[in-house]
Amino acid sequence: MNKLNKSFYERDAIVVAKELIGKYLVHNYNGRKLVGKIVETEAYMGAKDKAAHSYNYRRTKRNEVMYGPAGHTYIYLIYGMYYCFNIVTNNSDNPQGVLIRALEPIAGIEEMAYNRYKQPLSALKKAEVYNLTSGPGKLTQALQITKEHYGTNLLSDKIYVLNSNDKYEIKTSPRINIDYAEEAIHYPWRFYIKGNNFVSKPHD
DNA sequence: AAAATGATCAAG
DNA sequence: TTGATCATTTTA
Repeated sequence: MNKLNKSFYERDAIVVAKELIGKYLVHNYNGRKLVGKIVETEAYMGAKDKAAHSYNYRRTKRNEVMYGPAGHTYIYLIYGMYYCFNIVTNNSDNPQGVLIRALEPIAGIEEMAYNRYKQPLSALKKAEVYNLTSGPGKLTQALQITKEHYGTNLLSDKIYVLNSNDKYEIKTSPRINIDYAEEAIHYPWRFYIKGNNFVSKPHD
């Protein structure tokens, strides 16, 4: 399978978020490939979206990368503890992003078990296996994605997304934990694979 | 239900 | 300079 190219990312975050479902996120880490299937995303639509960090063209050191070319990472620390991994979409005039909310572990699972639990995969309970990558803060910990990867080009060999033509039944819901976003609270811009065990919150 | 935990941001 | 916030997770 090939990497998604730049034009894939140069579209509205809603379209990219939906189409990223079922694709494969790869982190080349210490010579190993940590790979997860993207099973849950959220679109942040930029200037007109009160939930977005770039609402009203708000531009700070943190979100600066959203004002650059599409297909780069936007990573930030949340709640002082966890990193959120986003992909910049559209173009400089439309600072949008897609939050990757959950993955299904595909390769490097042994490494993920260590990164999350400091234990071998065989020592994990079933619930702990489902807990490896089933949330935005969990997946960055499992794949060892941190602030040092801020602004990484997804056309590089460090972090990228592989295409897939597999089809899934995609469900839609409001986005998670954006209570501050007023009318945008209810916009149906969260996408996930129906019935997948690694989705952060199956319901809604 | 509530703690953990600290960079970031806008106000002053 | 400071105080509130926060696209979360874990534990209880």
